[in-house]
Amino acid sequence: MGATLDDIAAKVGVSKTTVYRALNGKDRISSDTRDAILAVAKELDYRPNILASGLRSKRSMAIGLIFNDLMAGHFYAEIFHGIEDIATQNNYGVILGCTNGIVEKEKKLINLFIERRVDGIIVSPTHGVDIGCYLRLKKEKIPFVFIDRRIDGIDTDIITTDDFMGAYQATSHFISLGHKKIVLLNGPEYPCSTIEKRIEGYTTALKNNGIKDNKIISLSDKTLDQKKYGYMAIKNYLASGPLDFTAVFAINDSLAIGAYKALVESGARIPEDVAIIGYNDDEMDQYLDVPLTTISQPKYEMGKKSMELLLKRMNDEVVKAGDTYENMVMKPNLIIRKSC
Amino acid sequence: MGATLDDIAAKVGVSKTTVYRALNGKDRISSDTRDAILAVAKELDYRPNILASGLRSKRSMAIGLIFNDLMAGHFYAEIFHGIEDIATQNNYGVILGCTNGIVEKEKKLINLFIERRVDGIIVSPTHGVDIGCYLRLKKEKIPFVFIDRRIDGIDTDIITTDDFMGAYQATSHFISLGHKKIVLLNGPEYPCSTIEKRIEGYTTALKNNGIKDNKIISLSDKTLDQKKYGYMAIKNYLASGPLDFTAVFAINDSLAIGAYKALVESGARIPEDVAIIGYNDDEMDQYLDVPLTTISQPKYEMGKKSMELLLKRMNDEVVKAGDTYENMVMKPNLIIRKSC
DNA sequence: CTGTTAGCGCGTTCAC
DNA sequence: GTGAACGCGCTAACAG
Repeated sequence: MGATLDDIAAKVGVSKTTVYRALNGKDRISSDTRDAILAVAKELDYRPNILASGLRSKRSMAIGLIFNDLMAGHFYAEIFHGIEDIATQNNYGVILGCTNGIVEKEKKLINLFIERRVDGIIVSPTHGVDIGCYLRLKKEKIPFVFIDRRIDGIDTDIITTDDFMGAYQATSHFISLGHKKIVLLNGPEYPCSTIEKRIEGYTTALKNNGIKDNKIISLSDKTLDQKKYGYMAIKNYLASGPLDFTAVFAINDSLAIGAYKALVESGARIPEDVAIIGYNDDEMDQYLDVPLTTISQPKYEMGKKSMELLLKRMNDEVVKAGDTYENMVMKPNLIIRKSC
Repeated sequence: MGATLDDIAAKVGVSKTTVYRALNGKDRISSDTRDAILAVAKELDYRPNILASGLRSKRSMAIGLIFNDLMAGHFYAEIFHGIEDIATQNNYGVILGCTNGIVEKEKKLINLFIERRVDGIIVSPTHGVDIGCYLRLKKEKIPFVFIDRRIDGIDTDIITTDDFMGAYQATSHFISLGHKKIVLLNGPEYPCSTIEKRIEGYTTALKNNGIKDNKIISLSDKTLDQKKYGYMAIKNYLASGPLDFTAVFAINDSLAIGAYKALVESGARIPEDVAIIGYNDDEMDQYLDVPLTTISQPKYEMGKKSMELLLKRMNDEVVKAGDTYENMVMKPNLIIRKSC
């Protein structure tokens, strides 16, 4: 175990408090004793024990982070980097857990975080989770921010992107190119607040342009990964009927990539026979043979902002009665490439 | 703040010790008082304070995890899931930090982990890092395991895959198909133990088959992401001379994907004019127009094993003098697809 | 400028 | 069966 304040105090021949003051840059201390203390601290490789300090000061200097998973494109990975950079700069540790969409796991993680007395939590919540978890956090006065996704019935800071607008842009772009048979390809994670908004954006854009045909393609098997899900969904669809659409709006790039493969295998040319737009602007998109048109969001920025916001809350800028939570909605961006 | 043992004790009218015993399943307690205590604990939503318990018991129930980054394919993401699943099952928290190959960041993270009194560390170390960090961990008796990468001069548990063999297999496969002009495409992260072994496997396979031509393509600009690096490296190479190779062995899939794009743009057909093999078996590989032949490793398993090993070490199966550390080398696997 | 004292919440020892 | 008392290492209030 590392050296303690007491060890240093004994060696220098002063009290623990004096050592504490020297090490934490407090004033009311002579530079002589301070220098002596710092020298000994260095000699002993002293590192403060954050557990002990946290116990006393009620700040664990750690936050909890909950994602669905890290495997569908690099969406969460990039958000993570935004969060971690800011956290590390501020000497916070980031405890990361992934739910894979399993609500019990989300609950377990929240409970672990409470036991760990994290100072705050950033979470992309799962639909259907017991909102008791989040009420509990409120009771404990542990601030938390929802990122990318949200759930109903919980009032807190939220950072999302405008999914309605993104989907609206994508669909409108199809329409402006003359498409009339546009299907939406949904993924295994539905229901989910983000996806709902995208579906809304899609249907609204169609309606506003007087297009009545709308269709959502999906699959009942929720166990597949996104790419395989997209692939199988299209495969199944084409197996049970003719190709009766000219455009696919996939609610994420992984699905789009799976769909692309299925379509190509069926003999369709992209974008001549079927145009495709995805969502998320994965790094990968530009390296496909037919680079993927997609909707991008400021992922790193979202992570950064969420951590900065959480830092504010943890530093006692608590939301008082009557005050209001932040609800940041970042703007998405249509990136036109070759698939559409 | 949550309820404490004292709160429960006061409410039930017993001592703190009794509450402790009831809650931790100790015997020497009547079932009546236990039931009463459990009821009140539930009523107060009691959660043990891990910080306090850790201070006392010297176990923080947290581990530190250090990766390079999460953005090059899903290699580390998948390892992470293996680690996190086991950690969460055992009520350990995983504090994740990424270095982006910056040695100072690695040092900073290690120091944060020490201050946090993590019970153990899993790390994919960066070449050139101050090995003082790791000697320090040894002094503090904090067990750590190297995963995927290793550095010289530090004796500890190590889990890697046989990179020599993987590269040897890939290169031999090229040779068995009649290739004689095989180049190796290196990435921005060199030097690095993993890559060195792959280079060795490559050169050895050539040598053993009597092929003298060997060439490593790389770029001085280390700031590019892997895909762009692979793309630019090939682009540059072709700009300054003719296409004088028939096969590219890329030391990871992201590089291979970048190289593929550059080659296609130059008019080469894959695999007729140039064959490609990558490394890592990213999920993405099978969705490329020319599905990528690659070397796979048991990524999730590596993460799982590393956490299980660390758990053993943390549970006092410490390596005594004369005893020896684990050095697990997992087997890679050649996955043949269309690019070769 | 420096020291004393008293916790934070839990875990352990020892006494009853 | 139960409880009193002390200590983990750090922080803070209060003295001097």
